[in-house]
Amino acid sequence: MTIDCVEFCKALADDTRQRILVMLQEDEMCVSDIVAAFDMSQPTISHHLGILRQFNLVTGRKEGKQVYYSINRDNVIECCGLLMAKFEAEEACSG
Amino acid sequence: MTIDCVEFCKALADDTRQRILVMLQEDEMCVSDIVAAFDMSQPTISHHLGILRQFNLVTGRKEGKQVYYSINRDNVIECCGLLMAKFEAEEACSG
DNA sequence: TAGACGTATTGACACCTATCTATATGTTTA
DNA sequence: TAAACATATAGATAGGTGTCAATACGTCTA
Repeated sequence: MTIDCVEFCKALADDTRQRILVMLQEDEMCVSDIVAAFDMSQPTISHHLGILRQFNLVTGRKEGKQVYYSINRDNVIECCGLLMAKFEAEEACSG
Repeated sequence: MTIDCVEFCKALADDTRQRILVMLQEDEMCVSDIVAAFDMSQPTISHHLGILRQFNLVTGRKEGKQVYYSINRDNVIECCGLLMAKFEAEEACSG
């Protein structure tokens, strides 16, 4: 269920998306709260949330009119681990 | 000397660049050898090497006409660690 | 049920980026 | 020194991406 290392980096290759993920570490947030934390339009935030959702880095939970997003930390961390493993593999072998 | 997490992800947000880094884990390579391993023009490879160099993920060593590139694995791994730390911080705090 | 509200989608646009060809730069060699 | 070679740079171009305004969609409420 983890994504490819290149796709993962593309998903994180944007300051807004990384900031959203960091914010979601505190607690889940609905879209309007996230929008309020940025100087950006609501569609732009939805766009970034869509990308994070697409790569399974966040999950949206619908509650009435609002959608609450939370970080899929396990997957994020697993992807980070895959990335690190990709580049420390040689060291592990030769060391 | 490590770069920002967003910049790091941007540097790795390309399949060609990740493949170059993986190749360099085996051993240092000169540009023409890297070019030979891809179905891409020499300027394109030089472009990607320039980006990796710019973010200190590789180092070029000039030897006669050739330039031998090697991966700065310590920095790559350190950046991976920073990225992981950025998203597992909460977990570490909350137990 | 009509309107208000929260979010997602669409369409447009500017900017970035990966790629190429052509060429410049630097180095070796004949 | 001239030619060959290895690499980097410049310029052009197509496709990708972040952004916005407008709008559609779904949900609550008066």
